[in-house]
Amino acid sequence: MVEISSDVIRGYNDTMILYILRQAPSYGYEISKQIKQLSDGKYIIKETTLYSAFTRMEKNGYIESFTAAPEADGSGKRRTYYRITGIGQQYYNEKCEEWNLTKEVVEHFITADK
Amino acid sequence: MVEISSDVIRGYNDTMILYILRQAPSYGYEISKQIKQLSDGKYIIKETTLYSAFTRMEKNGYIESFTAAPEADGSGKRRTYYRITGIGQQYYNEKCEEWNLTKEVVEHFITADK
DNA sequence: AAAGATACTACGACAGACATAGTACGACTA
DNA sequence: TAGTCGTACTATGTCTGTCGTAGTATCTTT
Repeated sequence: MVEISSDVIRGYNDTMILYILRQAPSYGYEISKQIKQLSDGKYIIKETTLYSAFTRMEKNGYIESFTAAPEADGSGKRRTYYRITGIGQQYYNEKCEEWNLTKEVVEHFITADK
Repeated sequence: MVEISSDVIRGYNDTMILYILRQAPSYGYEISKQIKQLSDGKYIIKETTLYSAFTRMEKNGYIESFTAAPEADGSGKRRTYYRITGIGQQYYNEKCEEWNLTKEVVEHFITADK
């Protein structure tokens, strides 16, 4: 069974997370479920990868965190939510460009036939 | 200026090298020139990356080395050539499949528009 | 003779992914 | 009400491929 290359993913986990945060602020568990869903179950991000990405990206100014209760009435345990910043948006755009270039290059070395 | 993601390339340098060795045995310097050429000058593999890939892949049984003189008459300094093995061929095929899957997944998170 | 291209080797640093483990709370279930 | 499951994290350390830096040595061209 073929698996996702974690070497390719390396560096694109951030991009995936930002893609989701572009739509709305979210938090760890939900983001991981969305990544799974958007990839048709083909990619499941590891918890440690996810949370270390949060730390890194917040330090880099790509995202901002805030805590909030899950329900509108303020009930339930407060979670850490993240929202994308302007710098994060810009970084996301650059990563998309980078991806397109990288893909183009790599594909010169990939044969379709078996 | 957008640059190739060395995080994506991580793990696909081997694939690129194997792609070239599938055609004919070759050696470091020539392979690096071919990678540059095949990628339209967009990707230049670092020397250390290249040579450490050789070591790793030989250890994994993907390639075999032999030394030979550059000229048919035996003149010139002997170089280390590499040829792809059956296992290496198989590994290459798997990497191609993996690439296609990974690409598919990543592209769900990439937006074409700016 | 000097410079530049070729053909490497050695060593160490770095960073992202990941394994492992543990904490804590809420909801549902027996 | 005790136990289990799902949720929501944090901490710590290991691994691996890439890459920076540096050095050696031969060959070719000017």
